[in-house]
Amino acid sequence: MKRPTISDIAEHAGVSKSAVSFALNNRPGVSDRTRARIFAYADALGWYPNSAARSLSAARADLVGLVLARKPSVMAVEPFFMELVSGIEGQLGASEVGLVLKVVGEDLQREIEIYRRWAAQRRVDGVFIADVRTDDPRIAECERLGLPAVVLSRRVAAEAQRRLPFLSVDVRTGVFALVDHLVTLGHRHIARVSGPAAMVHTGDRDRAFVAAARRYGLPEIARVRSDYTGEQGERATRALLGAERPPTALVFDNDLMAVRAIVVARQLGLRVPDELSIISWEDSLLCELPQPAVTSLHLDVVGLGATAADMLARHINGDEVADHAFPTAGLVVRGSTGPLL
Amino acid sequence: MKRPTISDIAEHAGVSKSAVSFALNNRPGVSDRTRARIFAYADALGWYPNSAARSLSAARADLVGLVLARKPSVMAVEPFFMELVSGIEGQLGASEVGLVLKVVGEDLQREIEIYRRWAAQRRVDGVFIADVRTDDPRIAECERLGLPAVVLSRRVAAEAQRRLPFLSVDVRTGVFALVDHLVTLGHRHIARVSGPAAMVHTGDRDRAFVAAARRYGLPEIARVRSDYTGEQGERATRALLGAERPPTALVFDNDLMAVRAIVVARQLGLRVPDELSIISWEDSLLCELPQPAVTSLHLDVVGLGATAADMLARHINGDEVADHAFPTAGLVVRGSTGPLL
DNA sequence: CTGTTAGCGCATTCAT
DNA sequence: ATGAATGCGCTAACAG
Repeated sequence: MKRPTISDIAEHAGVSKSAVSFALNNRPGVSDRTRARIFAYADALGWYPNSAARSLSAARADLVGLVLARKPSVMAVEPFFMELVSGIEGQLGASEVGLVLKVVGEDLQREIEIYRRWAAQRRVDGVFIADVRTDDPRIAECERLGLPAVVLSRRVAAEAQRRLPFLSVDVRTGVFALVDHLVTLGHRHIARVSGPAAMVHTGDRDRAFVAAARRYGLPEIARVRSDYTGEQGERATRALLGAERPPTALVFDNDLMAVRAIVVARQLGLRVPDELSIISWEDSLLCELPQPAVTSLHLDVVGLGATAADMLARHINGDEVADHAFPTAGLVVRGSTGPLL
Repeated sequence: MKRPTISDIAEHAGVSKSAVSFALNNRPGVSDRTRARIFAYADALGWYPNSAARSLSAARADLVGLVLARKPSVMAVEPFFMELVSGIEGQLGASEVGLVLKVVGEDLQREIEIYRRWAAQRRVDGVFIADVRTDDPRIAECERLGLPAVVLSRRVAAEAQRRLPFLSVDVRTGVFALVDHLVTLGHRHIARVSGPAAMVHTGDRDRAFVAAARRYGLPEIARVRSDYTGEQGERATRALLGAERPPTALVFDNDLMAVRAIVVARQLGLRVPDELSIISWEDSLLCELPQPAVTSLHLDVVGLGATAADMLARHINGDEVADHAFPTAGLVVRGSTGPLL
């Protein structure tokens, strides 16, 4: 019951090892009859290439890495990561490439240590860089290490010369659709609970909202920073709703905070959506949880992950990979937004 | 800037490759002075063992695998998996072992295919088997393949002879604490929305509730099966609350369904907890989301994952690993349970 | 078209 | 205490 090797197949088929290797790798130099016989024996013996041997020889690990840098309990209720992982996995599925996951605290330095080790060990062929900050040290480090990476972010000016491909999300279209929806419903005082200022995409969203407000002739959109957690989301919501002239619509940068806000509004005696409209960003199943369900900009995170995996595969393969902007798929209107009464 | 190998270190230090290997692996046969010099050079060059080469030589992949068999969108909002992954990762962290993740639909056969391939390729040293069914084919298959595995379930009689270690969760203590809490509050008509009947732990919980009901002299605990999703949880909740003589307390097998039930109760005009108490099982951060927050049996899933990883590591190492029962950590009382008014 | 041979980087046995 | 030689299983250059 031991694992068969190429030598075993060669012996059974009465040919050389290299003939077997060539046949199995579908390259010329083997007659069709021999090739068929070899495949038959490989099948019969249940042969698969030993991944370590193949990796050593080919100088490929057939593994890509993803480091998740958030607190476990927080990550567990943040749908983004699992959807991303699913998307990556789905795209990888066809190929023989696997996904290695690493969970660390929110410490970029520790994350960089992992990249160094992975690169030195040749443990992975490439990585995904998520939660990108402005001036993020991980990008330069991966390039320095020669570790292929896809950066899940817009390419900012400072990174213009990097050879790594960037995968961004087009926020502008989504934000305009969102603001249009609210304006159509009669809202003019919109406020927003955003993610951390350090994130590149937070800045992108900031700018998009400023542009949209100007375009629709709205007053400035008040904004409180948060860290995507339910607690901070609640704190921020209370701060905004406790203002002198509270907004009539609240926009959240992720579902978790928006769902929590539904509860906070009720605690404050505000009827949603009659007195307060709430809009979220990702549109995971979390949005369907509360009553009313949360209107949300739909972001196809699974698709985003798939795209990222495809880009990384091509980048690893040595292809020239262009930056890509992933679209926001539009607004899913549910019960949390409505006309002002 | 190429990756240094043992040969490079040997050259720099002016010794043989095997001397370097011996020194780096902390085994006798090298003088302390030479050893120190070798370490210095290895450090200076930023050397790490090439993982493919090491794997090939040692016949270890230094990788363990976890197959997640649920729909991506559902998995994304189910905190259990991320917590489990975090726990496994945390335990692995110290060692050089990585975690490979695979996402497939809810198809055990496809999952088994993956185990076959992993085993044949020697891609992983072992796997975790989660969501265990009664008479689960994956267990026998892993044993047949000689693929070390930890089974995240109680060892049922039919599996008595398996050599794989089982890691179960002690449900009895938790269920008794839960029922005690409800009885103390004056509840006598309890109902439960459970997970799928096919899962081993669902049956375990069933029996524990029957025992607890008997112990406390309660009428039979009505029960509706579900699949852990919000929709099915809602359906089940409505079915139970629409009964002739509806229960005054509802128990859910996971947080997602319990959180959804808070909403459903409100839609039905039932005040929680004055008219209906709600209790959940896992106690992830989801429980803090609704208002009132959900009382829940706390299950330390991160700790469960860590224990599983430790057991798997020892099992892979060839140690005799005893089955282990992980405790339920007790009841976290929040606003969703209270005395009947 | 087929077979021989030499690495890939490390661990390890055996000789020195 | 140290060095030379071999094997892990596969790929690929090379020769036949």
